[in-house]
Amino acid sequence: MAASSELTFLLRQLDSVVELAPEDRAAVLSLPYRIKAVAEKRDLLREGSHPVESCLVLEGIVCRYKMLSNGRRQILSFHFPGDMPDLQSLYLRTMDHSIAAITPARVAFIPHESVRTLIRAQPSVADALSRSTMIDASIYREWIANVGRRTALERVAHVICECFARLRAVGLAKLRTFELPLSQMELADATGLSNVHVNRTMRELRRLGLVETNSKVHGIVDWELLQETADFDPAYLHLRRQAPP
Amino acid sequence: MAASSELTFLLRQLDSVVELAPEDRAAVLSLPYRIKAVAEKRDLLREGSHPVESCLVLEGIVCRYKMLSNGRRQILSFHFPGDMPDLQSLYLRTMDHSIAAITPARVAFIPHESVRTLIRAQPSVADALSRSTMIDASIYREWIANVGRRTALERVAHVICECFARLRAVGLAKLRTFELPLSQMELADATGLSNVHVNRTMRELRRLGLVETNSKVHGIVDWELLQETADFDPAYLHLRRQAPP
DNA sequence: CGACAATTTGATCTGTCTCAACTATGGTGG
DNA sequence: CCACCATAGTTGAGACAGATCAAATTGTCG
Repeated sequence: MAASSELTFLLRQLDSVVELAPEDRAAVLSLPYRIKAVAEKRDLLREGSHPVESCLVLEGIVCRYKMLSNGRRQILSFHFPGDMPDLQSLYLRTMDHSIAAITPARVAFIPHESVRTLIRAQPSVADALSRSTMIDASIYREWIANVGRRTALERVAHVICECFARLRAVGLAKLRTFELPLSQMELADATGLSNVHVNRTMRELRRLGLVETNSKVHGIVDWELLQETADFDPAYLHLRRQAPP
Repeated sequence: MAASSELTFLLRQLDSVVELAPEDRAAVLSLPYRIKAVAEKRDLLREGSHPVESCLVLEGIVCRYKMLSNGRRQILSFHFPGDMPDLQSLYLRTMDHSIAAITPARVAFIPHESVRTLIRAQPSVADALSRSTMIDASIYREWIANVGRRTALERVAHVICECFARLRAVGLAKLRTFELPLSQMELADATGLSNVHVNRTMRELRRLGLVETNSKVHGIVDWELLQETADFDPAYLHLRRQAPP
């Protein structure tokens, strides 16, 4: 394992959330971890399990999801490099949902004990992680509203807006084009729609001249109008710097 | 203001989440606070504001909600006596949603600074609050799945199951009957349905012999069957003691 | 008792789902 | 390098869960 430069991803994420002092950064970088490569569609963590490590996404896209009794799936959130999608496992013993890699991914696992020690030693890192957790919760709230009260067009557009804004905030999206390798099935599970209807909705978004998308890569054609049709207001992301196009 | 016996509500809630030592309990009870009575349907906290206190529900039912651009409302969560519905404001400066009283309510406001001091002094109280926050997030996840992938009957039944289980966990529900003064409009805004359809769904739940409900009071007739039709598994509530009827 | 809000019921409409087929697309092994 | 296969995307037709609109009924509280 090389120098923990891998964890700079985490720093980049925390940076988009709070200002860190040099000694805090050093403390974060000295966390022990092990790296795991995860294949597409493979579970990282399964509902019902009792993790003893927290994971940090280094590469790829990861999602949380739940399976319901009727065999349906609901995606609960997307996670990009720098995100720690299971900070909760520090406090809740058993996973109430699963985490899976959407694309091939690389993930760092950090022992809970090390995170706990870090939190005790560096209050501002603790604050950053707490803030990060609170932002997660804020995103959940927005998703409840998205899935509960918005039309198909708004829902899909909203998810695209959110991903774009979040990726830009950590420097992973270009000005107007960004790679977002989500299949229509995944978009459907995230928005509570059927894959067929997502297909038609994407078609409509293209027809309206809001996005250009050839399967893997999404291009934002008209960011202003896209936000408007999505009813998207980035305030709920609580970013330190906004992401104007 | 009498001895801070008001805050015992908070203790009861934390107790359902984690074990507290006597000195922790004492520290919680010595928090300063001010009491406010809130009328039915009045906002406690408005989206866009910058609170400097956290609030604790003492009496009544409180909800978080968002208004969308199309004038629709989505309720994001319900809160009962003992809940602190805005711990996040400790870390996120501006409210991304509003909080309102559903019934007439009494609420204690505790200065952020006092909570921060308490958190620094009593690590296990900090843990309890973190755990509480994580449980909130878990409930959000369940709601995303509820609204995204369940039928009207399942959604409404699920909300009833959750309220019952949570109220029982803090000793506010009897064995099979509990008071849950939610209007059908509110149930609709929580489930992403129309009020008319909620009405028909409640009717169906009664017809199926699952609940008895005369507006304000809901009685659980067949808890097992209700859970089953709701696809309800209380695991996501992460309670220390489960609530069998 | 009167008035306003919440619930109930009916009739109709529509957004989204389901089912089913067909067409890219990309990866694999011969 | 191509044939093949699996997976994802596309399109059409029909069905249905739930929305909308409108009116009647039942609380509920001053």
